[in-house]
Amino acid sequence: MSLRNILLGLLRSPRSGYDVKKEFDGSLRNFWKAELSQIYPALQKLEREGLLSSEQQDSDVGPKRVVYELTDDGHEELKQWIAAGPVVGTERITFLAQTYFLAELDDPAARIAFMKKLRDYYAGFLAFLKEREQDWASDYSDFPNDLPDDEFYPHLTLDCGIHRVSATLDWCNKTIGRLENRRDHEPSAKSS
Amino acid sequence: MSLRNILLGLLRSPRSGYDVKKEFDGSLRNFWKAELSQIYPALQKLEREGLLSSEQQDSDVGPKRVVYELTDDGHEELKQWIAAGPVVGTERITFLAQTYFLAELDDPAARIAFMKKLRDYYAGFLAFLKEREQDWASDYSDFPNDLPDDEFYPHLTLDCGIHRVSATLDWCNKTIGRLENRRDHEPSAKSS
DNA sequence: GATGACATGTAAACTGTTACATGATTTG
DNA sequence: CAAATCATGTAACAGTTTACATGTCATC
Repeated sequence: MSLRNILLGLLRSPRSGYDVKKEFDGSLRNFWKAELSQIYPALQKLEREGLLSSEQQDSDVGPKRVVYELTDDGHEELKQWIAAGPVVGTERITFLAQTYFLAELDDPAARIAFMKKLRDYYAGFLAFLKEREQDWASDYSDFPNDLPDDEFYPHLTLDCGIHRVSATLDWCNKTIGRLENRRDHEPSAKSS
Repeated sequence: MSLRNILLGLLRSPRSGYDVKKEFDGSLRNFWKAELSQIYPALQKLEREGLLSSEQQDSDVGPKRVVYELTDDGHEELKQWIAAGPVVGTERITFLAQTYFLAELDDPAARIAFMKKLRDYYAGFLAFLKEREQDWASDYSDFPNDLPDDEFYPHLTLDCGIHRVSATLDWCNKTIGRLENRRDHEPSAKSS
């Protein structure tokens, strides 16, 4: 139900499916991903339902584009989705499911290696998010307070990403320490 | 692909579908959810594939139960899933998608109310996680280091939840402050 | 003329949600 | 005997992934 609403939000200004995909890979990457093969049919369906309208356009740099834009009905549905309040409790964190069963790796070194891979991933992701924020900030004197609405709210999501990813990274480092400690001081604490 | 592996992990010791559901609502609630209508067919499929075996058992407190348990093949698949390294980059955070488009609520008070609802949810969730941790800790003298493997790794996931939820809550509070500031000092910073 | 970015799609398989259907056993 | 909990499932629909298919245009 949410991809649908995200598409409506992005199409407040006219965009093609291909453009939308670039936004998923850029600013939305922090909290949602979608493939072109999911985006194109979803756009068609929203148009059939009257929430989007489309128009063929020539491109300067490539083949013809199908450009969609939000209708009034679409705008109404978008507003209602947000007005209904925050949707929470639907998160799936696969690496935590793996961590839950980490005892399955019976070599302590393998468990530590698992957690270090995770740390490296999140360290890279945090660097990516912080760099985006610095580039953004450089255009303003009282960032983020002087951002216009159409950048202020997207920036909030980047800021949340930085908070959450930092916290996850802290946990990875703390956990690596605990795993090393466990390897060194309690060589066989199995119970199953 | 992950529900499948989580079921294998839980079924290292024998459980019914109903038991499994209770674990999703308890210890796994922090990172995964699943409905009975998804669990039962998934268990049947895993049995057909030879990764689980099942047995009918009488219950002390209700009707007959179908109790599943991991086979050697199932155990192998579980191990490989974890050995392949952490699965990351698949998270979907719906409330951030809504936040991205929060300007759609055109009353500043409604935007603040949205964020306060989110804060209240996360405050409650954090309390729930911390309470679970305290109950857990009370059984040990050097918690969490003296936990046996079958509790140590699950505890790591609870700890990660606490880190991430705390960070999210901090962001909510910071954001509420920013929204109030924006309401008071920049009454019409619209750009679209 | 090969490569890569631009651009749009379909098909099949898989995963997940909501609603429905059934019935046993325990507790008040 | 009513309600709650235990217990297992199916059906219809919605959402997602992976693989396949097609073709344009610009740059090297």
